[in-house]
Amino acid sequence: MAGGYDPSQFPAFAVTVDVVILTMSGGRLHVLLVRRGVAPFRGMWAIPGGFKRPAETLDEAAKRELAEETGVDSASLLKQFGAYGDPGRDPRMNVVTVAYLAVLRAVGAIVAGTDAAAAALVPVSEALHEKTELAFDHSRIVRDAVERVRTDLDRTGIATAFVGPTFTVAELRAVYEAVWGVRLDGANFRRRVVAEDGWVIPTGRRARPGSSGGKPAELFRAGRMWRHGGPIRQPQRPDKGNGTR
Amino acid sequence: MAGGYDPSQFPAFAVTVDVVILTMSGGRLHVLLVRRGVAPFRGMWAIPGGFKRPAETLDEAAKRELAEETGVDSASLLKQFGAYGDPGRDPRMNVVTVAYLAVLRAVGAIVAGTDAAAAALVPVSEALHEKTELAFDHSRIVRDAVERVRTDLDRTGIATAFVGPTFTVAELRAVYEAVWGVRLDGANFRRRVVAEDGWVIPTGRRARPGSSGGKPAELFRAGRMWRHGGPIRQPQRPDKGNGTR
DNA sequence: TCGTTTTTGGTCGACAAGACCATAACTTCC
DNA sequence: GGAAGTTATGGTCTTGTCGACCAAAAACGA
Repeated sequence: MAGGYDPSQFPAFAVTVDVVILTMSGGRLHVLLVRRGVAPFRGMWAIPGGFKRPAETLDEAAKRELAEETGVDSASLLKQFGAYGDPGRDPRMNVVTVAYLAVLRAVGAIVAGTDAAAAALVPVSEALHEKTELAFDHSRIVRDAVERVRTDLDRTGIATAFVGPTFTVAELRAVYEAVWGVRLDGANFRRRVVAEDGWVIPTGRRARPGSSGGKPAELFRAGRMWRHGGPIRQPQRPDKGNGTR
Repeated sequence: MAGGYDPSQFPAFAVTVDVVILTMSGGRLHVLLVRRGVAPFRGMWAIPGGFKRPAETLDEAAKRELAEETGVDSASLLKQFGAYGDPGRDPRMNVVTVAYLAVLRAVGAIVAGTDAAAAALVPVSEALHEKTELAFDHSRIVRDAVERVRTDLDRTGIATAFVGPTFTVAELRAVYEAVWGVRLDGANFRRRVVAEDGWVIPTGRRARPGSSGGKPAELFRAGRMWRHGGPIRQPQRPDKGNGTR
């Protein structure tokens, strides 16, 4: 950017914004995919996105795309996590895309957007499976998004974005267990979250037990502490070389 | 990206790559700035960067710019950390820039690049000071880069990029102290790093003491453990929002 | 009523982290 | 050449965290 330049002298790019929408369903992490209705990659699954407009910021473009595709209007849970510009990633022209991550509580009714032929929530394990091929380099983008959520879980309050405005401790624990792929002790988890004030605030109400019975769980709402990080740390950092005790 | 499109139908952007080059000097964190030789923002300090070419990836563009500006050819320590595309960030045209972070051991001879009038290592505390104004939105970009280094320090092995191929424990500790703005106990730090095998490997040699004397420190080289994270965890921040003083 | 399931609370031991002290090895200064 | 100063390095102790495991409580279905 230090050199003098003339707009017509430098290569033109199209800039798009793609959004990876993650949500929890049935104790598993899901990603929202749309089936492309037009070429290129027509008929293939892809993540929603669209072109950035000159008059809007990247964040605004992501927010607009999220609203257009899902009807959700919550900018707070949108986070930029990467830019992708490999040559040939779009067969028609030079396209650089900026990828955003959105974590939603519950995508009730998935409606296919104007451009998409269909939309569906797919478990990330399937979306990232070998045999599932996504349009463009979207497999890589989704993979990066999931990795980002994993690390953000203990650095930010992103966990509360997966659950509703009120939730049980077990619901919150399920988020950690699904994203990290671990099993956490229910008693220790509850102690950590409830012990210190500010993480969860009791509402006084209780949730209805599931079909299998059990004691109704207490309902909480998120406290202000989540702004400064999460209460749970990711267990067991990779201990290779575990030679001596 | 789901809609059909025609290249001529969508707004064209210029895509640039900017590199925040950080290094340690005199126990303080420094950033490499260049003085712009052309409009816009002529005469102001900025971070080095340039236009992405259609035939190269973003990473390759960053690597090329780094080499052009500093003569350093080490792609491993380049990391993308954000994209910036606010309207009007470049007064002449629509420009989206992808920002990279480079951590160098010691920028020996800073040579002004072809496009830059001058280049200098500036302490980040000065570069981010109120009265220092950088070109474009580079103040924000540098701020984000420093924040990224802070969090990466305990998550990746980026600390070893600040020091040379061989280093003393005190040098390594100085990196953590400068970036986090804290003081760490020398004995505890050493124990943590040396105790478990894989972090540092003794070379058998010893460093020359500084001008103020003292026992010569043992020289180490980085072990393989750094690939999986850092040995030191960021201490609980007692006061939040502490700038880069 | 009992049995099951889930939540919720308690205890205990292992271990990490930091404060602090002590000693060793080398410098410069007088 | 010795004294004083500076830095590296090792030791110990205390504190708090974290997880494993146990146990009780509260609902529901039969």
